[in-house]
Amino acid sequence: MPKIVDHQKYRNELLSRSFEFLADKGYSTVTMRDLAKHLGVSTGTLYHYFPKKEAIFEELVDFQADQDLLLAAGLSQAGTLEQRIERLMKLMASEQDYLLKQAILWLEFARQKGFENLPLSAAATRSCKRYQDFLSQYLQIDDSVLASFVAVYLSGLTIEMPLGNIEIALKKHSLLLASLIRSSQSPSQTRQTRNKK
Amino acid sequence: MPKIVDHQKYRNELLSRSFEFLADKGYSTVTMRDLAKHLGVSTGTLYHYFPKKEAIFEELVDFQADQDLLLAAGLSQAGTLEQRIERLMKLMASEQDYLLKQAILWLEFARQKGFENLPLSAAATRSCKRYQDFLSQYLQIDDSVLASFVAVYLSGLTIEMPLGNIEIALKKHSLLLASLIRSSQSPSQTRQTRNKK
Amino acid sequence: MPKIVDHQKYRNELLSRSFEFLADKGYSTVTMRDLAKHLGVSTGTLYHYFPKKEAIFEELVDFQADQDLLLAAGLSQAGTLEQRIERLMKLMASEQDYLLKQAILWLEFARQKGFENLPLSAAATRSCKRYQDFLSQYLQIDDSVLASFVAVYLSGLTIEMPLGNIEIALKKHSLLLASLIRSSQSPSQTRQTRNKK
Amino acid sequence: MPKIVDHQKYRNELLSRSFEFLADKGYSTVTMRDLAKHLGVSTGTLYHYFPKKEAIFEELVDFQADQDLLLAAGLSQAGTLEQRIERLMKLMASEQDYLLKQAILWLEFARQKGFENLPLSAAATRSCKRYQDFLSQYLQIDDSVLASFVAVYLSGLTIEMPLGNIEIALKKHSLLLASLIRSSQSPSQTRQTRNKK
DNA sequence: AATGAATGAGAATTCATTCAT
DNA sequence: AATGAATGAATTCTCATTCAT
Repeated sequence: MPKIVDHQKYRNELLSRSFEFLADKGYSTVTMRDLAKHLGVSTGTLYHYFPKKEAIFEELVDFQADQDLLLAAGLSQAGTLEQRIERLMKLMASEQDYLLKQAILWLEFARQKGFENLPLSAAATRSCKRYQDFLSQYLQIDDSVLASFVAVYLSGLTIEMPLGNIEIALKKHSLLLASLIRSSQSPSQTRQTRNKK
Repeated sequence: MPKIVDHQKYRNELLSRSFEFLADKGYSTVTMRDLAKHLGVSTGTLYHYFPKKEAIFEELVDFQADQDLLLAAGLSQAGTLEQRIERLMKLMASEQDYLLKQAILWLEFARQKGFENLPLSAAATRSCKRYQDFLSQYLQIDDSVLASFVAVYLSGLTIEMPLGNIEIALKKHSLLLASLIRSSQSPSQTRQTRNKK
Repeated sequence: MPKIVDHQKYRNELLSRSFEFLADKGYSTVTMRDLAKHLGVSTGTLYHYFPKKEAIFEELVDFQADQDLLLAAGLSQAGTLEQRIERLMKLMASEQDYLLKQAILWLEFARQKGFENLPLSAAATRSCKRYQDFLSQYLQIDDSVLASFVAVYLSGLTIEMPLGNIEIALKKHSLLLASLIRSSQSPSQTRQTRNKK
Repeated sequence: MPKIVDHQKYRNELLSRSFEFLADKGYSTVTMRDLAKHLGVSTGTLYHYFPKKEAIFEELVDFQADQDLLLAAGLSQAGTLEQRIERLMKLMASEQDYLLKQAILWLEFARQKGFENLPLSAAATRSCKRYQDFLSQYLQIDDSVLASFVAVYLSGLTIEMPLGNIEIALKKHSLLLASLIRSSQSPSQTRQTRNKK
């Protein structure tokens, strides 16, 4: 293995490759030996880059928020509100396993940290903010209450889709959500939006 | 009467007392020694009733569904839709820590079983059904799509309330949800429903 | 291995058998695995009785003080002061390896605890007191300064004898020490002591 | 001039700067990484100059003897025997932490080498000799038994002062020691010695 | 000569589970 | 049925040492 290494770069690479593995198997299930083997390095090397198992975990939480937004950023802005909502939901559906694992990783982290110390990290809070900002902008919601409602619904979707205990008709749900947003926007603004189209 | 009855009885008692403890601390965090101490028995005795740690876990998942519905059953049916929704949300808010822990226990279980084998158990599926039935009846929703939408939203609420990353105005959310339900019930049907009472 | 065990008794037995081993090899050199193997138990069992390696160490320090006094208690009170001193020194000479190891164990402990937190334990302080009391009584010294002087000298002897860098003529040293004690006792008292014989 | 000179020079500088650090923290406590960081070099460089951790240790033991004598050499020869003894003890008291750490370093070394192979090194033996010579000269003791007695006492002082388990009245101890020396020098010899000067 | 990334054996400690009593 | 002592593999983390650059 080469000695000329950009420490940060390699660190990020390890992180990125850890993410998939940890999200897949679960933080507490994966041992540092497992992870090292998966990454193709020795445990010593792993610890050279991350002083504690927890350190990987913490950085992962930040890392995954970026991943999410990258995914979301790929969504086309075109079409009606209904179409954009459906597009978003379909993306979530196609990534449902990934998203659930991510959510669980998040919850495992929260548990480990102790729920008393919420919020977990500045980065986590920031990520959530960014996520909500994306939503508001993508769905053109300026009412914060409405935005938070949608966020809560999507959060539920992340959990319930893969577990499969609730039968979810994505298209119909997206129509419901759209109608809620439409009717809740202040009339004047709604009119403007409509006029634009 | 044979001793088997006592055996089952004691087993159930241990189970019931394990539930709170495990939900509180987390399945993987609690050691069998911890649990035994909490129950006031020896590890040997614990193993006498439950051959494996996993066995306790599995039975617990079924057990907790019952607990949930017991909680919900205590809600008064009186008042407007808005009031009933708010009442439900307030109950969830007051139990938010408990509910999150329960959700995590559930997810820990799902992870351990492997997400491929979903649904986890007949009992779990049945519980979810019962939960949705309760919702439909309590909120007088006859449209299954609407019911599932509400269920997804409440699922999200369970997660997001205690984590605190989204600022949730319970009252306003309940109004939003109520208006959605109101406007989605087909006018004729809504009228009929109202007239019937 | 039997299950009817007096926990404290067995604990003490393990402790006593650990002492020799640890004093011999050195606290930091001996691993818990080594120690467990030496004691003929599993590491799990060792930890069943002692929650941390440090716990063994701490109790050992107390344990060894008792051992010392047991040794000293065997000394005959007969004879002149010179004879008693020589007898004491000879005992120390015959046990010199043991005493050095013990001293090192002590110092290792002090180092580990950090020298800032001296004295290390109530038990340690008590042991030193008992040791000095024994000296005062055995050599009939009532002056505390004189007693502490003798104690310091003997402490040096413990270190220097086995290291062998200083050539020590035990008999001559004991005469020196005796003459010092004799001439330092207050005249009246000295006379009494002499008259008694 | 060949590079070998620079190599040796740098090596000695590293050694001298290691001394304080190791004596302070303890040989076994300090890792090579710690030491390298303290010295401001990489571990690779450290290993370039010292093939093994033990190598540093061995050379250090010799190094510290020189340090000690340097300290002692600074003492004024003026005054009575009592004054000189007290001066020496006060110096030891002011350096007690340093001296204890040094002693422990020594003992750690002895332990590691195995007590069977005593004396540890020619250099160590030589240092002790020099130390005793200094004592004899400084306190004007020509009797070797008396000198070794004083050496043993001071050795004990090194240990017991910082541990603080024995209450040591330095001034009174120095008077005791002086009176012992005075009375042990044969009268005629003592007179002669005085006259000579 | 100098660097610091890489190694992997080994340390302390934990814990589900077994089993003699 | 009940106990809790005993087990040992597995876990996280450390550290002297090597080696490619």
